[in-house]
Parts: sequence; C-alpha cells; structure tokens
Amino acid sequence: MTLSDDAHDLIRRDIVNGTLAPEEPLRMDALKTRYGMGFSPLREALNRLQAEHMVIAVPQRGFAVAPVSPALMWDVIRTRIHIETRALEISIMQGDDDWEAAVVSSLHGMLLQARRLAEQECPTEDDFRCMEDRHRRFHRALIDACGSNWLLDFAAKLYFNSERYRFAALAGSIRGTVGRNVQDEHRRLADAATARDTARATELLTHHYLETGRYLESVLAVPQSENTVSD
Amino acid sequence: MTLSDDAHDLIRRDIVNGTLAPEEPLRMDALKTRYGMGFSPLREALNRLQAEHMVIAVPQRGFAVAPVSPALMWDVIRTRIHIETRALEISIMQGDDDWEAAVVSSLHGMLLQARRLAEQECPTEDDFRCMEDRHRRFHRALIDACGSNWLLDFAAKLYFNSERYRFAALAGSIRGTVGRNVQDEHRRLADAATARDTARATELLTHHYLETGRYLESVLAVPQSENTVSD
DNA sequence: GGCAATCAAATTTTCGAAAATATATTCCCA
DNA sequence: TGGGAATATATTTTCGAAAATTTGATTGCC
Repeated sequence: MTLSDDAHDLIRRDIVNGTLAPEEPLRMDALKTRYGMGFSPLREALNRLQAEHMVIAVPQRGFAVAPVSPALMWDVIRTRIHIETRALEISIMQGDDDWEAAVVSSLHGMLLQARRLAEQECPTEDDFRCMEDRHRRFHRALIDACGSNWLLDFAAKLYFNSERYRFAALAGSIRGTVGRNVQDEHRRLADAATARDTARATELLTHHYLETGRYLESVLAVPQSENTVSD
Repeated sequence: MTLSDDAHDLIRRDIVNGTLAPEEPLRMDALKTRYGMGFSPLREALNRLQAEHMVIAVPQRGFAVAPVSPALMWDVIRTRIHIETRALEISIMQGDDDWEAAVVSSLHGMLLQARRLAEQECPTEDDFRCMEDRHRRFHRALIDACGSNWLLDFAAKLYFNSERYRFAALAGSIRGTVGRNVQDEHRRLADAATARDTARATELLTHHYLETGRYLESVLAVPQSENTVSD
C-alpha cells in the first residue's frame, strides 16, 4: 500500500464524516500539514477522489469538497437503487453457497456491532468506524455474486457518496431509529435474498433506500436540532 | 486546462485506439519521454484512469493498461445497456425542444462525417478522430436530458471502455459494418427518441449494443497475433 | 470618486533529484 | 552444479524547491 492509497482513504473518510465540510476549499499546504505527507500522494488521491465525485477540481484553482444538496442526494439514491437492485437480482440468481454464507455472516457481524454500539454509553471513534465498515460489507455481500466488476464498482462509489448524507444527519445526536427498525430491515432483506425471493428482496432494498432518503431529507431540512438517525 | 488533464486525455486516447496495448506495463520514464512532461501530471492522470478502469495499478510495481477479454467486453456492454436504457427513458420523458434539437443535430453531424469518411480513399487521423468524437456526442445527446450526473458519468466511463473493443476490431481493416447498416441504426434510434417512443427507443439501443458486441466478438475471436486470455 | 493597471502575496502546478522498493545478476559454498 | 545470500541495477514513489497562475491590495490616472 502506497502513501497515495492512505491519503485516498483518509481524505475520503474525512469528507464522508463531515470533518471536511461540503464545498470547503482543500489547500495543499493545509492538507500537507494535516496528513503529514508531501504534495504528490495528496494530489494523486485528490485526482482519484475527483473521479469518484467526492471532490471537484477547478484548473489552477485547486480542489474543493464536493457539494451536497437534497437534489444531489436523491440522484445518488435513485441511481443506487437502479444499480443495486439489478446487481441483487443477478446475485440471487447466480449466488452459490459461499455467497449465502457471506450474506448471513456479514449480517450477523453487523447486528452484533449494532447491539454493542447501542449498549455502550460512550462509544469510541473505532466503534463507529467498525459499525460503518460492517454495514458497508453487508450491503456489498448482498450483491457480491452479481459477477460484474462495473456494477460492483459503481455501487461502491455510490455507497460512499450516500454515506455523506447519513453522517450529515448524524451531526449532533448519535443513534436512533424513528418509527422504523433499520436493523430489522437489514435482517428481512438478507432473509429474502437467501430465500431467493428476488421480487421481495429488490422491493425491500428499494424501500430501504427510499425511506432513508425521506428521513434524511426531513432531518437535513431542520439542522442543528436534537436529531435521531437511521440508515 | 492543466497538464494533468492533457495527460489524461492523451493516455486514454492511446489506450482506446490500441497504441498502448492491453496489459502493457506503463513505465514512468517511457511516458515522460513520449508525452514530454514530468512525473507529477502523468501520475495524476494515471490515478484518474485507474478510477475509470482504463489502467490498473499494483503498489510499488506501477501501472499497466487494463486487460481486455470477451468476458470483460460483455460486462461493459451489459452494464452500458442497463445504464443507458434507463437514462434514455428519463430523457425521452423529460427532454424539451432543446434536447430534441441536440439529438437531431448531433445525428446529422455524425452522418455527414460518416459519409465523408466512406468517400475518402485515404482518411487522415483527424478524420477518424472527428468521427469518433461525433459518435460519442450523438450517444451522449440521446441521454443528456436524463438529469442525473451519476448516470451520465457512468455512461461516459463505459463508453470509453467499450470503444477499446471497437478499435481493436478495426485494427487492419477500416470500415466495420458487415451485414448491417450501423448509421441506419443510429437514425432509427434518433427517430424513436424524438418521437417519444420509449419502448422502441430502448429496444433499438439495446439491440444496437448487443449486435455490436456479437460482431466484435466474432472479429476478435480470430485476430492476427497473441490473445490475452483472462477470466 | 471610479476604474484600470501594476505590483505583492498566496496558491496551485510542475519539475527533477532523492528515497524506497522491486528485479536481475553475481558470487560463494556445499 | 544448484541453491541462496549479497550485490547491483532498474523502477516506482515521494519530497521540496522552482515555475506558473490566481487573488488581493495599492497606486496612479481621468
């Protein structure tokens, strides 16, 4: 792993969790100090992040964190639904025992960490990072048997972009599901997938994302208050 | 426009038209000489191209042109159909007069250049470049009113990747229309789109890409020299 | 006072050398 | 002769300085 890879992961994380605010200019000197490396790996990382819609670049004027807005959020969500429902269909059709095992396993790991997080009174940064990671792995496991590098890559890029909105809504209050049990949605989704019920699985996935979108929209419309968060 | 942008476009072009062969290692010194610039803009370009599946990077071992294979080609084509039929549906639904005008206009420009190219006995490099450009613009115009940056960006990335196979088949012989009239397919596609016949337009688009795939597969099956065999 | 033009400071972009890492070759010894 | 450390070479990766460009401030002019 090179320094560029580190820079890529670190900057992306800081953009996703809002440490680097939307539209904030990214000055090379500041980045150099913050991440403790030279120009080259930083610029290489920013060039990759540009292709992933995490930053924008204006020639001779440097980079800035990509903006966020309800319209942009819905575009991400709709596109994600279009990509992932397709990938899920194929996965359900083609997935073997290993795929099923990975779905069950990643679901279990995520639920364990979700419970741990809920019981903990003062979770550490690492606890959240672990939860985030297992959540990502679960959604990836569902579609992992689709056999298309392109669909998987697009899904990954959309995932990180949509996470920006979850984290934005998280600012202030930590946990909480309003009117719905997100982990239960995950469980039912995994059940439908392993039961090879394509129609139900894609419907649950679509509903899962749309509900999250509606919720985030409502939370982001009234910022800075005591908010609760779902996914 | 920065040197990095130039490098990005130049290297991509050389990969698409096969000047840089699939899986060929990209040594920094050679690139420096070939493109007449320093390490920085070259590496920045390569990092972007990596995110676009045009090159692959192995840490500490540099970059190489991304491989090609029938399996990879079909993945690109299937994904492209999935993305573009969706974008086309929305475009047809939402496109205004300007969209229709752009479709008609870009079709016309492409047909003009296609005829010019067919009549010319010894077309220049620029003639081909112009044709390639107008072809790309036509396909972009069709979906341009979909209103989704993500769909348009994915379509663009898939376009350049699929062009690699067209150029590979083109190596040696110039004109690649056997048993079908490609420009007529384009015309009928534009007609269906501007007539707002969604079902027919998406059907024609799908057929257009599948036929191209079948044709390329047959041509690439018996090439002159060594074949890259991967998954 | 308004408005260019000019200069100074800040910032991005690019370069070539240096450091780190991989690959090839040589040499030694059983 | 063959295996394997040791060395040499080739290549990637990273750094900090230099060049190019933008931004902000100041001055001079009408």
